[in-house]
Amino acid sequence: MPELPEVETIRLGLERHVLGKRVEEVVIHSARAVRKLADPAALEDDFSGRRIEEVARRGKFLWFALGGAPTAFVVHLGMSGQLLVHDTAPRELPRHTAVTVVLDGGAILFVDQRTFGYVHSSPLVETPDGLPAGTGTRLSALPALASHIARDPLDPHLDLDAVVARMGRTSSAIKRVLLDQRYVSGIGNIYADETLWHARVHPATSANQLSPEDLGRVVRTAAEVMGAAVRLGGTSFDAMYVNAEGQSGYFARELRAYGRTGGPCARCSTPLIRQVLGGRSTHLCPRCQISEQRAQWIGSGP
DNA sequence: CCCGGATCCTGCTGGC
DNA sequence: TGCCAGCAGGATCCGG
Repeated sequence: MPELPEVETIRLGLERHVLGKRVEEVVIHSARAVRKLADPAALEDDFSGRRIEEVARRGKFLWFALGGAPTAFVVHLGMSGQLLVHDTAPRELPRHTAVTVVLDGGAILFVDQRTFGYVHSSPLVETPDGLPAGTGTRLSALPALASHIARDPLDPHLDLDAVVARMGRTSSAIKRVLLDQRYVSGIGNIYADETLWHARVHPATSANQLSPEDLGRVVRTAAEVMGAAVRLGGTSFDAMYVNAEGQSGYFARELRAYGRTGGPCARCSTPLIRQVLGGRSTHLCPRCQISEQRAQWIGSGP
């Protein structure tokens, strides 16, 4: 479920509530949630007794840096993960609660219905560029678990030219490239469709058919769309996505493509269509978002 | 290299 | 009312 704007909204909420608090205990309710750990007891060993100094994020990865800890406490929310903050110890756990982090005053609950999410204790590795690793951290240290993903469009240290150059070397469909966290991270199915609608690019266009200018525009559009979504608290369709305080976001009403099959394009009123691309539902305007080849063909017509 | 498909899960919706 | 297929915001692996 959660893409960059939702994870960032959650991160902001956590920052407000848990910075400086001390971890007293990590309770694992679901073995599956710690499947990445060879030894689940590491969570307790690595973090209990330590204070939360940073709540950081890159793309859809979120992590806590704790004073003196050898590793970072990493959370990936998968399709349905939630992080809920309680300022007092919860007396009853929500269904699908997988992990509880008990704090000195309150708790953080990791709740995950579809169980694709996980928590981990991951060593911090230096970023290749020596710059801060993501949003919410001053450290140039990234959890090893997240070191394979690129910076995200809202990261001030994103090297746009380098990203564009890499994208221009693949013939994969631009939507697939946007979803590939190794080029640029944080974009999921909703924001990929929204970005391409705003940028007027057909999702199936090969990335190497787009000019560097177009690719740059696509990435900047992704940043604009996701920035606007963060300001509205993310996209909530139902209770599956809520922020750390249990509240919904309001970006769903701003969606122009995602989930609007058959509805009128906000630019040209043409009914939007749905296609499957890269195994994912893809929503687009068949008139505004023409493929590059077709654009050239039309442009060269009589 | 590139693509499509399957896979890991649970739960909801819509059609019959 | 019940059942079942299909679908869901992620990520990864495999075969062709």
